[in-house]
Amino acid sequence: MFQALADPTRRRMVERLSRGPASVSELAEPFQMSLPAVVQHLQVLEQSGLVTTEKVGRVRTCTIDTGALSMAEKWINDRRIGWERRLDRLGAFLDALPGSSDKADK
Amino acid sequence: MFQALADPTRRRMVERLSRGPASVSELAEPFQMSLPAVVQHLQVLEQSGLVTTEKVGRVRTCTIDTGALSMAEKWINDRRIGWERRLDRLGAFLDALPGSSDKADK
DNA sequence: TCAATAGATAAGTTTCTGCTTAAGTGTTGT
DNA sequence: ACAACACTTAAGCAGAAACTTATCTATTGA
Repeated sequence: MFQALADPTRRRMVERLSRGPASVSELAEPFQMSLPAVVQHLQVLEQSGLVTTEKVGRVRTCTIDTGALSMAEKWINDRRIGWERRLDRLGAFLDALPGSSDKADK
Repeated sequence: MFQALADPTRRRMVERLSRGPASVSELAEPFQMSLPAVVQHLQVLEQSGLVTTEKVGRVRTCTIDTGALSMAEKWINDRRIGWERRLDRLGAFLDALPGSSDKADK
């Protein structure tokens, strides 16, 4: 999933899709690369769960799956919060120390 | 930055560091790979801004930089919110349609 | 001073990525 | 029916990534 977001091209695709669904060729249009290349990126996004696609007739329509986005967001948030809680505990611990006796911080 | 988080080994390192700073060998300990490999991962994390290191004496201590984490979190959040706002607008639009005349939904 | 420690640097290997071109397959408008 | 369209599939290739081993350089404690 982070793997899928690692590539700049795929990130631009996600940005595009966050503004609304698109067909494969619409997705490909802003890029200079060949269509198969775009489709390969699309497959990565699909396997990662970030994007859902549905083919009707001869056109495949791509849609963002925000659930997958939320997961990545949560992972990052958990690490960040974990760290910040640690800092808080550390601060509290230092405050409780009798060492350098200032009653509060300045 | 997403590039840096793309690798599972590096993600585990970030998890470890979210629970507190560590030296290079402490970081390397849970892994089976060679130390140079770990150092290489560490360099990637450092260049991405996710991790800060400082060497004192002969031991290098590694710390998470939550600022970088926040940036990634924001990027994801922006896409997700963008998409959800779109859905809201769409819903409002459909509600305003005179087409199938039910006054509210249900 | 000297040996163990903690890590840095270099070079080489293998595997994975991101792309390309070339040649299909199923749809659709005329 | 048939040509244009919207992708698919397959094969191949160059460069990047993720390791490895081997060698080197500073600290540090005895």
